[in-house]
Amino acid sequence: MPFPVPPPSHANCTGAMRSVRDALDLLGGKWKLPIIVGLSNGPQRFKQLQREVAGITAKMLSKELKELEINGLITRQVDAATVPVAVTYTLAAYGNTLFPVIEALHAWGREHRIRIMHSGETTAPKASRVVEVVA
Amino acid sequence: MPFPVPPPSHANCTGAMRSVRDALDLLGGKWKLPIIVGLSNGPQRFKQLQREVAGITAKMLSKELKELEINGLITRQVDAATVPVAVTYTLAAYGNTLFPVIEALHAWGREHRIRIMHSGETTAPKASRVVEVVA
DNA sequence: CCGTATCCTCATCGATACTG
DNA sequence: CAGTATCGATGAGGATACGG
Repeated sequence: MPFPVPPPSHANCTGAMRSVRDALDLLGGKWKLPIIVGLSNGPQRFKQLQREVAGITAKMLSKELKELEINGLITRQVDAATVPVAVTYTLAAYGNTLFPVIEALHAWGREHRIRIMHSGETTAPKASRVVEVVA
Repeated sequence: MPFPVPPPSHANCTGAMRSVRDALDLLGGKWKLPIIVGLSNGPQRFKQLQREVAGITAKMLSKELKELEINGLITRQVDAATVPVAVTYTLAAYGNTLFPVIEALHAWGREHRIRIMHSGETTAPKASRVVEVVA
């Protein structure tokens, strides 16, 4: 039983895989990780964050922040006292529970890049788009 | 320094995040995981695999298998002796190195689902599309 | 059986302009 | 500053048909 598939019968892998898919969906996309990392350096205003996450548009930032907030990973505070209003985003404590996940992805990805680059030097399945080996 | 961001300066998060993005890209998409899980039950012929991974088209299966093979996660063997040819796909030993990653995603996703369902029962940010809470 | 070729739909993301 | 609205490009993924 190599992978987290509860019953010997492989019929309902769906159940076991839903959790993985959930996590993947939450971290997937182009901007979720950069935003989380950006906020891991401390609370940020909207515009600050946009500068930090280089290349993101206001539309995407707004949309992604909404999803992250709904999932409890970040917190949104509005200071209406100022003019114009100031909005601060903070990585919620719950956001730190992602650390092991990100660490696992990071560790594997790093090793994989090394492996792919080495196999490219020797002889291996031709890598047309292995994983975007840049340099 | 909460997350794997090497220098105190947050300027070049890109380097640290590339590995994560690589891993995410490799596991992302709709079919990668189901295929890997399917093959974790043992070697499979193309058609067998297509039946096991319910809903996938031949086109997608072919495409995904190619990517997985290029990245060394699976192996492709052709038995040209038979008519018609028989092709067998096997989860490579290297494929098992993904286990910790999948396990981390699985563990977090499971806890998150529980958390979201609970917060939905009490009072929390309205979840319009929290993470597709089905039931 | 093992795929590939074509065409199509739809979600994601970017660019730009605009409001409170 | 903190977003929203609108349009357009792009790519993932599906349906169907066909070839080796």
